[in-house]
Parts: sequence; C-alpha cells; structure tokens
Amino acid sequence: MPELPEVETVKRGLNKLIVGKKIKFVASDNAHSFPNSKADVDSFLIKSEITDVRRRAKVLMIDLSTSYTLVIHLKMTGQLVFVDNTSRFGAGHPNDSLVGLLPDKSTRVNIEFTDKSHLYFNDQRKFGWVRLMPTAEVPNIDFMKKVGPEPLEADFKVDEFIGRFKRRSRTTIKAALLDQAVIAGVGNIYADESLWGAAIHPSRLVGSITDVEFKKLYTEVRSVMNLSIEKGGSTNRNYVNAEGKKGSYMDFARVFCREGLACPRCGAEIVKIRVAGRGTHICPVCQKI
DNA sequence: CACTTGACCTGTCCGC
DNA sequence: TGCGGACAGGTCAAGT
Repeated sequence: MPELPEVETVKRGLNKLIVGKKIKFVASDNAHSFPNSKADVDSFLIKSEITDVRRRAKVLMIDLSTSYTLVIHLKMTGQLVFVDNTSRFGAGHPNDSLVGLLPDKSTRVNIEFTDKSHLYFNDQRKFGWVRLMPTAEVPNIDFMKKVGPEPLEADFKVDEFIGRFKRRSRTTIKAALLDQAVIAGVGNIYADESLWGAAIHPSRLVGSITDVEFKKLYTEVRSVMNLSIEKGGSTNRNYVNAEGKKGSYMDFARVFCREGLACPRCGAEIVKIRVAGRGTHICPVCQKI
C-alpha cells in the first residue's frame, strides 16, 4: 500500500495520538513481522514511553524513552491503527467504528499502552516488518545508507533531482522513479501520476529525457505527493491512516487505476500497460514513446 | 557493473 | 459454485 504520502499521513496521526503514552504489553504472532527477542522487548520496549514519531522515505520510526526505536515498514498491505480506550465508552468517538474489529486475523503486533489504548500493526501479506533497535543505529541499516533524498524537503532543488536521475540513464524513467536510491518515497501510484503530469511515457529511457521534461517531472512529483498528503493519501485497497480511515487521493487521480476512462487533458482513453514489471497507467496520446 | 526478474505472502477478481 | 491463474501500492536476492 503505502508510499510517501500514506506513510507521512500515518506519521502525523501517530504524533497526535501516541506521543507520551507508556507501553504496558506487546504481543506478536509472527517472527517475520517482529523478530526481536523477548529479552529485548522486556528491556527496551515494555514500560518505555513514546517520545517521537518520524518518517524517512516509506519507513516509520517510533522513538522510545529507552533510546531505542521501533522501525516499521508497511510494505504493500501494512497498517498501523490506533484504538483509543475511550472508544469502548460513549458513542460518537472517532474510533468507535473500530471497537471490536481489532485485533483481527491480519494483526501481527499488538501494543497496549498503560491507559488501555492500543496500537495494532496489521499486515495481510506479511511483507511488512517491525524492528526494535537502538535509535543511534537506525541510520546504519542498509536501507537508510542507500536511500535518496526526501523530494518534498524545501532544500531539495531541481538540479539535484536531475543529477540523481542522470546516473541511471540506461533504464526506464519509471524504474528510476521507483528506485529508492534515486529519490525517496515514490511508488507505483505517484510514479504514474507524476509521469502523466509531465507528459512523459514511462518506458522512455532516462537518457532521452530533456532537462525541460525533468523540470516538469520534478514539479509534478512534488505537487502530486503534496496534494495526496493534503487528501490523507490514497486508498486503493488496504491503506488506512492511524485512525483507521481511508485517504481520498484516488478521487483526484488522473490516470492511476483509471484504464478505460478519459484522459483529463485530451480525452483519449487511458490504458494499462506493463513497465518495469509493474502495472502502469498512461494516456497513449499525451505520453508518447 | 547496471539492470531485470523472481520471491516473499494472502486475498480477490476474472474467465472457464 | 468451483477452480486455476493473474494480479495487488515494496523491496531484496539472485540472475543475465
């Protein structure tokens, strides 16, 4: 499911919902989802307090008062859903609809706080994971060492954007956009959306893209992902935010999952093709090879 | 080396 | 209805 806007939405939600809470109890059903030993959990997780929630690329980091961090990757179907203890009492609470629904059979990790509220890590396909590690070691994991810059940061300029792509000149622009070592956070939805916005065919080789086209792509990547954050992310299948609610970006999508419908720019029929091994949505008139 | 393909899992949808 | 196959928003390891 989640790309940068979805993970950012979860991060913002968790920052409001769980910072300051103290962990009472943790249960996991699956060693792949949460491989840490009981000794680590007992020493560094139980009784710790949540101090901050951060994001880098599509990775979430929940910092703890023990100077350890829960590092979380949601991969395709992961969810982090908070359920407030007050939901079990009066009607009308935002989380009321979740009471009794979680945990469910996709719940891999169940964290209970001392006030009886819960944070559930759900993951239907079990690709995602939670890892407990010292906060100081997080930048040293392989992914953090190789991942590219955050495209929405104010100091990320178009020249750096172009320069990083040009190192991958022999591959397709779609594969390069999806490569987290080039820039962080773009996945299949926002790759298709931004390539349509810049009127670039996803199969074009990076080396054939002009600087004028790169500048449009830079602007599109940023505007599409900023719009999605504003809309709470995209719910195509599984994604929900920290309160269990869906995002509405798909209502604003121009090509993603719109095959058979009209291109909003020229009216031609949007088609679905395969590029870089992924389902890819284009307007065949606006986006020429 | 750079790049592409399969594997990891479960669920759903589509055609027969 | 049942069943097989393709496919799903991500990332690695293994292959070319």
